[in-house]
Amino acid sequence: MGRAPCCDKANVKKGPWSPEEDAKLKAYIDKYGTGGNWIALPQKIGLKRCGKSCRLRWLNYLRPNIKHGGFSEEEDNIICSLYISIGSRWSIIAAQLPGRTDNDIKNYWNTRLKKKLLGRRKQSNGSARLSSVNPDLKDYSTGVEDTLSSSALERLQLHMQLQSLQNPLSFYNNPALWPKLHPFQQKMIQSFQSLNGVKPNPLMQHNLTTPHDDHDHDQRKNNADFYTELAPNENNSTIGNEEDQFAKIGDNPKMDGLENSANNFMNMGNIIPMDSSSTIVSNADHSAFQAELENILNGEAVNFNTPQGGDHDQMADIQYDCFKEMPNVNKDSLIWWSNEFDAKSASSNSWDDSTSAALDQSHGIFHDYDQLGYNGL
DNA sequence: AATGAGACCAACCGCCAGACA
DNA sequence: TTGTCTGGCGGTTGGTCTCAT
Repeated sequence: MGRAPCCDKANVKKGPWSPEEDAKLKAYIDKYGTGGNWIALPQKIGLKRCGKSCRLRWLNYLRPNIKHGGFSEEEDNIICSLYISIGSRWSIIAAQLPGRTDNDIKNYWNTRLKKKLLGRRKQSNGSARLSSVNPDLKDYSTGVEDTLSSSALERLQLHMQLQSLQNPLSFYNNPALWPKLHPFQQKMIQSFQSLNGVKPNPLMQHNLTTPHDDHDHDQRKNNADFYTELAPNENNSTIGNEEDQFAKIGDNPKMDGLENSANNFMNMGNIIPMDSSSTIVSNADHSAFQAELENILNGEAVNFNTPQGGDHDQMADIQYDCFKEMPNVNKDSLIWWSNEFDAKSASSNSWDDSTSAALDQSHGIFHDYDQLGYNGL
């Protein structure tokens, strides 16, 4: 049994707001405020509108200091960086852009910015698919990913793509500046690249060791629930000391993980090319990768998932391979974890530490960007 | 000038979390 | 503890506009 509707749908007006309705709503809220109850508000002022509709109208158009259109390059940068970091959490992104609404930013991203980033529009005859790039993947080219967040993958791929296209002076081409990634993160990306027929990213050659400085130690402690998340059905007594397990697994294990990966990538780079005409695609592999990226951004997500059954479960094996070194992790728990991560990722709207960290990192990006003397994308 | 495709964007829908009884 | 209600959110829809043919 579904829940009761928030209003009598038969007696509410839908569609565009008239100037009279706007005036009524604005005048009332200016005078009395919302009264903390949007549902009751339309009756009070004699509007035949749903309370949620009134709220939306006020928040998106009528409240003071709302800006529409005319996004600046700086705003573009912030949106891009935050999208890469935290995904489609438009309200959080909007909070960083005074006067902008989540709806505006969402529309702007979907209709313009995404295309601007890629610098070209989807060709009518379709781009090269993953399966054509790498025939081994033809069995995985249907459906939508279940076990890995498409949003996280999209952001990872987007960032990798952007990094690959950027200026040689960037962090990306300076291994000394690269942050350390969790071995899983590196291996996952390696697997993805190899399946795409993409040359190993220089990043993947980077340090595979596990750092153990104080910060990492603290982080392991803060993430103390991660291990049981990895193997939720395991008897804890078989898991052993969490600290030891974390030491084996490595750092930044909490997944958040792909979010962390995206944040790491954020840290690595500092320039987001907004116009592909100013970028150079250095080899065919990148072209293929870019084509696949474009497919993903166009909603034709490559299946990066665990196909149902069969020994041809190549991708799942590769994914599982990433976890082999972790004790008490089996395929079932991996799949469980992936779904859990997705669920958490999807439902988390809070302004949490990871979000703040992402923001800090995005600021770092702009700082680096400025330091390198780039102005304008 | 007509028309069809694509772009844009305001608004709606349904889900979820938190507050509260 | 459970159920209900509301606010808030992201995804999606559909109307309108623009542009190419």
